[in-house]
Amino acid sequence: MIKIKNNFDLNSTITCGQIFRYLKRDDEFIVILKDRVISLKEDKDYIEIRSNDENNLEEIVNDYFDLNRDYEEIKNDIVKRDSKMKEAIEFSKGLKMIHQDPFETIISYVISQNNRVPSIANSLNLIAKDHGKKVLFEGYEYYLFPSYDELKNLSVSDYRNYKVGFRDKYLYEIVKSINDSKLDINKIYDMKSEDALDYLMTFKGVGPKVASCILLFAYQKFDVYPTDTWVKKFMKDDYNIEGEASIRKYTKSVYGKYSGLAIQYMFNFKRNKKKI
DNA sequence: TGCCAGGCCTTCC
DNA sequence: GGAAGGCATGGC
Repeated sequence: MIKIKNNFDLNSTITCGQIFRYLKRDDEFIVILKDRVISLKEDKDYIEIRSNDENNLEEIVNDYFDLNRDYEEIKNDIVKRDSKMKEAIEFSKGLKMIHQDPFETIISYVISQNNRVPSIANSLNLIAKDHGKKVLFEGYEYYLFPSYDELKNLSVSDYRNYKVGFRDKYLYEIVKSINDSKLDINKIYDMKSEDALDYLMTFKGVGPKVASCILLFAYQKFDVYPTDTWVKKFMKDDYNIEGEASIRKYTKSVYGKYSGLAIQYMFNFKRNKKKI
């Protein structure tokens, strides 16, 4: 067990729609990372973290929850560029950008298109249960998300059985492309965002929104613009800006290198404000 | 029942 | 290069 300082908002970071494979059990969150399962529990001043594998746990947690980054600088920068963002950023105080595994992120966000969060999570869990490694942790069974190698023998109809609907052929092709080295997911780390977007979008089932989410959540490229239905609503209601092109132009010129984060704050604010 | 979901593809013009 | 329609599935 390790303790880290309670300097981020555990609940909103985990539940704001960045990740799909987590669960809440009593007062603890269970999150399934690439190679282990971790439990996080909030205390007064600390977050207690346990795992089935505690090797390098602190380092892994710092990386996953992006705890070494200076978010104050980012938030100040965004507010300086657009004072209207103040309320959204205040609301999202303590929100971190989770640093996810690229392969799982690609699969997750291809499934996410025109879909709902519970359904996305269901499909990912079905895939993991059949093909991922089983982990026993404190009396419960969990399944890690499989690697692309572990999915290489799946057919299109196998994916259909995991309730992904019309996205079955996209997943099949993408997994095949990675296994055939046509899609090099490691190369993307070193690419500029614009080039990485073009590269990802050459694969069917990956459009601007999905590609942006992949770059934002797996590759920590924060200068992307995942304009979805919520952001469109936000821009229309508060800025009177409509249309994908106009929104992109606005976010690019105003928010600059942190536009992806600005959008994430907008999204969190717009989507969750009504729940309070 | 009918509508829609953190879109994207295809088929038109 | 842009608009319109279709798309599996499940929840309300």
